[in-house]
Amino acid sequence: MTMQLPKIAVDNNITPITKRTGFVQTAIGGTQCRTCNIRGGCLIEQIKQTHEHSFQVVKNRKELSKDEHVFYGGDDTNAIYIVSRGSLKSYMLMENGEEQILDFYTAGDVFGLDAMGRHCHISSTVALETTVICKLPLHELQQRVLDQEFFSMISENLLRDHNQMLMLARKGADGRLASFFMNMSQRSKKSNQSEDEINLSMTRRDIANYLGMAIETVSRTLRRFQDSGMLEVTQRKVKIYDFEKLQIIAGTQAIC
Amino acid sequence: MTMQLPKIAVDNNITPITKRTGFVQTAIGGTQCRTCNIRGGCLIEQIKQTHEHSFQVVKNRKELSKDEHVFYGGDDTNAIYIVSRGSLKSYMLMENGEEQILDFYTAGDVFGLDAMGRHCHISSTVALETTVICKLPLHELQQRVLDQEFFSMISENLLRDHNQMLMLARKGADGRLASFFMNMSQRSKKSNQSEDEINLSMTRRDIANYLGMAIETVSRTLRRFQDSGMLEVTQRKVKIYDFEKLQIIAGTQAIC
DNA sequence: CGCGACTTTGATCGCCGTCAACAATCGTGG
DNA sequence: CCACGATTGTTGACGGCGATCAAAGTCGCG
Repeated sequence: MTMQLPKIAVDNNITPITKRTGFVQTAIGGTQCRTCNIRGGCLIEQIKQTHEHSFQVVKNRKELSKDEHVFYGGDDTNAIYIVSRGSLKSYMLMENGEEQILDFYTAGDVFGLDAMGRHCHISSTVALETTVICKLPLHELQQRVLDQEFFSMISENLLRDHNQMLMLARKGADGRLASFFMNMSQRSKKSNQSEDEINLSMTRRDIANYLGMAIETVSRTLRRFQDSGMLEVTQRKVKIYDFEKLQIIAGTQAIC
Repeated sequence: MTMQLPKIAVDNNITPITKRTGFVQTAIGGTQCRTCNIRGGCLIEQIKQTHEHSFQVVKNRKELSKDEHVFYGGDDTNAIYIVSRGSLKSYMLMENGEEQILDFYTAGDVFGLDAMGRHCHISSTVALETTVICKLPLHELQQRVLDQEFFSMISENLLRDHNQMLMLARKGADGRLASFFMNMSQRSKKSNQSEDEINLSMTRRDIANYLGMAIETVSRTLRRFQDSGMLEVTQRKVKIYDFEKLQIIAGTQAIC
């Protein structure tokens, strides 16, 4: 299905931040994110605040078109990435060419960590719509001491994965979709957007793949959800009416 | 099912390394692991080699009895752990009291990373047999620069999780069990043990839980595997005869 | 020896994957 | 703006995989 497209090194495409809007060179040579629309500021700003002085941590900033890859599985890597605007999906390719979607990312999310200790990425990541990302080179991180923000990034990624594993192992179709919507709602809220009106940037096929079920089952389950008055779906817009019921169907979600 | 047992802070129980065998105080105050039976030496030694001087990174070493917890979900944390001998399982507790097993750990594995950026653990970890672990306090790590070993730790954990997600989302009972045995075989090999004779330290219930299936299905699938001559199971000993067939049934495994 | 925990095996049933057909939507070019 | 095919989404019918219930067998341990 998804063929191995010709690989394009990200570095060749990313334009220097100074040539783009959204970043400002500070007096001491650091950079500051002015465009990320994330509650509490984006990770970069958090790092800056923590250390009380600026770092040249964000090397590049880039706008991706729909279906444009950040990296492919197998690509060399030397950076992690932060979403500024838009959304992406990361997936692993199987021998038979099928893909398994591992996660979706929206504004404020950090991705690409699974390649940090290796020579290459094990997953691919592609934009689902027009998307802006920041690139954070690892060699800069390596010069710095470990801080809380960095640890948080890692544990958040692990927590997400563990919730996904729990969901895949123990929940049926209803629970999976309900969990999915609860998640998307929280993420929407986190990005200073409505929590009861969600804009899905991915196809039903992607949702089904991510949740480990058939497209048809997604469709049918969605219909039953709508018929029960719990939510309404038009195209890729979801309007949630009954969070309580949705939460009950979703079941447990591990949050500390 | 699994009730929330009274929580016991690990720190209170761990005895100082100097009071135990297996560690040697070096001239400059660092410690060196002499007991870990891991190919290529354990993480601690790798860290030492990388930095060319010793660190007091391993604060404690402890022998756990079967069913003894390292930590519970919700516990405060300030460390990650490395398995020296034996095996453990980590799991999350759901509201209804059921547990979902996230991973099994054997000699050389690092666990507890999912709590690094948080104030507490989101999962619990318990010994499946008599087990020895090393405790690596985070505040010591925080004093140091990031190195390759640390990154490797993280990406290895993420890779494991992603493989598990792929498995749960796309494989049937046969594929899951075959993948499980292939994994256990590799881990056994990694610990300088036989790759075709595996010693399972977990119950069928744990295996079933981990793989997201019913105990009965595990039993039945095991029988079919045996009847086909692919492997032999007696108690908790598994003897693998046909790796090739097992690999085919297991299907894809994402390794870079 | 006997009790409890673990495991195996059988029978039944329901969820959900698959196949098939259709409807809606998007994108592109005339 | 419409026409057209391609992509995406919906709905129905059917069957199989695996969960569940039930019961017997095995192992471990006091």
